[in-house]
Amino acid sequence: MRLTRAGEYGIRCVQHLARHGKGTLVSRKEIAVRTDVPPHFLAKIAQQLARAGIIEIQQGANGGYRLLRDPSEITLLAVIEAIIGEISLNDCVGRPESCHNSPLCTVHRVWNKANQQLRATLQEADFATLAKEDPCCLTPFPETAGHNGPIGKK
Amino acid sequence: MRLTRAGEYGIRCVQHLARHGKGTLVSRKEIAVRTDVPPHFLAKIAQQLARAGIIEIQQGANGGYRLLRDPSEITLLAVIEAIIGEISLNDCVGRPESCHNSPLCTVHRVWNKANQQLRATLQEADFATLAKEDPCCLTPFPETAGHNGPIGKK
DNA sequence: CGATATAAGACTAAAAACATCTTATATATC
DNA sequence: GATATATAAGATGTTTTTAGTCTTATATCG
Repeated sequence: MRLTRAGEYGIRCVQHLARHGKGTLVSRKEIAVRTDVPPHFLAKIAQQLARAGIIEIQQGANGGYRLLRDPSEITLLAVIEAIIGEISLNDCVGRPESCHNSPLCTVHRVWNKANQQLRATLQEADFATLAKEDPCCLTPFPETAGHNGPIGKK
Repeated sequence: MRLTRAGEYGIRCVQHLARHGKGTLVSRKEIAVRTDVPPHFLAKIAQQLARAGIIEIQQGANGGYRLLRDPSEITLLAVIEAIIGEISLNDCVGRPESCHNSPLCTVHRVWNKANQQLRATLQEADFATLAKEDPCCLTPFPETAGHNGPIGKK
């Protein structure tokens, strides 16, 4: 009952892009290095984010990823569900024979409530707010302070 | 991000015992058959429930399990966490270097909120209430209607 | 065109979940 | 007390999911 690594990586990726703002192209390599995600794994995650309409992928030399929406319009829920699918805490709790197709089952109802709450909480959190309030992730970037990071590299 | 089978089985087990009431001895076999749980798997789950003080195990011939507490005092949360450990939706979301030990991270805070909500919701649900409200799991038992079920068997 | 970057999905490895099996121990009944 | 029966406890095996890598293809810049 935990978020998968892929889900966490997706959040890191969008978080990083959000700091650059909507529309800014950031190389996969930079994101991978800065967020500590295996590059090839990031590629797969990025494809899912792209399919969900959250980012756009630019191929070719000097390619990379860019946010399609403003960080304020991207929620934690959207990012997570783009990657792991719709959150579902329980398949069906209760005896299959009696409850499998019955949303009337009380245990089932508790899970549904919990599930809705969880999704609501994650939907309330957008990346603009997350970045604004966050005291621990606001390290400045190389390009604002000169150019010596892994971006140019050569 | 789903409840494990073991967790679900634990709920079924307690649910079944709850219908018999606190203190009533029910054989593992009956529970396994009636809740559609593999007997050996149930044994393992029962041991965890016993360690958590929810049920008591009686060994030997005509042994079985019995509830130690009144169903009204047993919550979904207690049963689930007895089996899968304390619910933790995220280990730590955010970059490990910057946020791993920082509960200040906003993303982290969202997860903590979601986690608390989830646990609270599951804690509100006790098995007496669950059974009372439940229209789909209230089939009568053999021993109230005579004796022909798998209990005696011979 | 060639260098470089990502696309897409096949493939592998590791971990977790799920389930069973074996040996030991406890208890009721005879 | 011996025997049959039921669970204890954990070793073992299987399957599924997660995590990560690799390869071939494609797109873009210079």
